[in-house]
Amino acid sequence: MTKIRHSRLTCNPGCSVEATISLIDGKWKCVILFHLLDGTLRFNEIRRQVPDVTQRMLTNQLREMEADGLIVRKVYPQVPPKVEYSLSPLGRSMEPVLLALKLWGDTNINLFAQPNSSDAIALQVP
Amino acid sequence: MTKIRHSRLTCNPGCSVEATISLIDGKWKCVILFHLLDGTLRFNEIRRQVPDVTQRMLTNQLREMEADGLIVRKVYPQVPPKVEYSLSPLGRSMEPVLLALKLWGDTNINLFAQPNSSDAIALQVP
DNA sequence: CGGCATCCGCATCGATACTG
DNA sequence: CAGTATCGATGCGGATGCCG
Repeated sequence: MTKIRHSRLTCNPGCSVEATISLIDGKWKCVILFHLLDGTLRFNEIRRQVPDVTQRMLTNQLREMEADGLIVRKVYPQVPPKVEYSLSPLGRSMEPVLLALKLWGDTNINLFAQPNSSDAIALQVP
Repeated sequence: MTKIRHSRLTCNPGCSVEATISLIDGKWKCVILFHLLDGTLRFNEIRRQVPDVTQRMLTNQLREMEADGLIVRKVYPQVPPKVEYSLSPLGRSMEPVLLALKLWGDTNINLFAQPNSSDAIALQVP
């Protein structure tokens, strides 16, 4: 998604599907959400978990999901700064969706992976 | 996709999630897939079901999903042309994912819809 | 540490016109 | 009917630098 951002929710069936997608599209959101399923993370912790995301994009995605009510951003007024991100109840309610996505990916990813799929299937949990 | 397009499947957990998302992101794909759950559709039938999609975008999204193996494009060599789109077995296997997305949307969409949610919840099936 | 501000290239997408 | 082709504007997203 990349970019619907609550455009117009008055579309036809698939509307709610589209609305849901709009919340988790954006290249990194679902990955971030997935990591947050395991618990609260700090900014740079997320960066380490998602190596290919730039700082700017990570900030953007986090802010959007915060605005969408999916995650909670807690700032500790101290030096050096400390900011923790965690799932809101709404974000936590996305767990079935994320798991459905992961399940599908796990069972079908080998159809796309060209490497000699011996270890390509091994999905490590951090 | 918005744009991952099978970039690199060697990322961390959420990898398969990301890969799955990359197949159905792109503003219209999930909506199209959702409509195709009900059966085969012709090009302009899809256009009518998804009013806001431009011809160009519809073609692009359909071509990408065809390349991803999610849908089947059947051309009837006749005049005027007739092209039918339907779900491949792989696309059909996305049904649980799509339903999970719709279920979440149906139960949470009212949190975002600002209209006096009396009829906003009514989801019509074409 | 966890940002924000700026510059800027480049992909995306809409609009329009044309075709088999 | 179901596209392809081309143009042009929008804005995403990377790189860099600065800040509290």
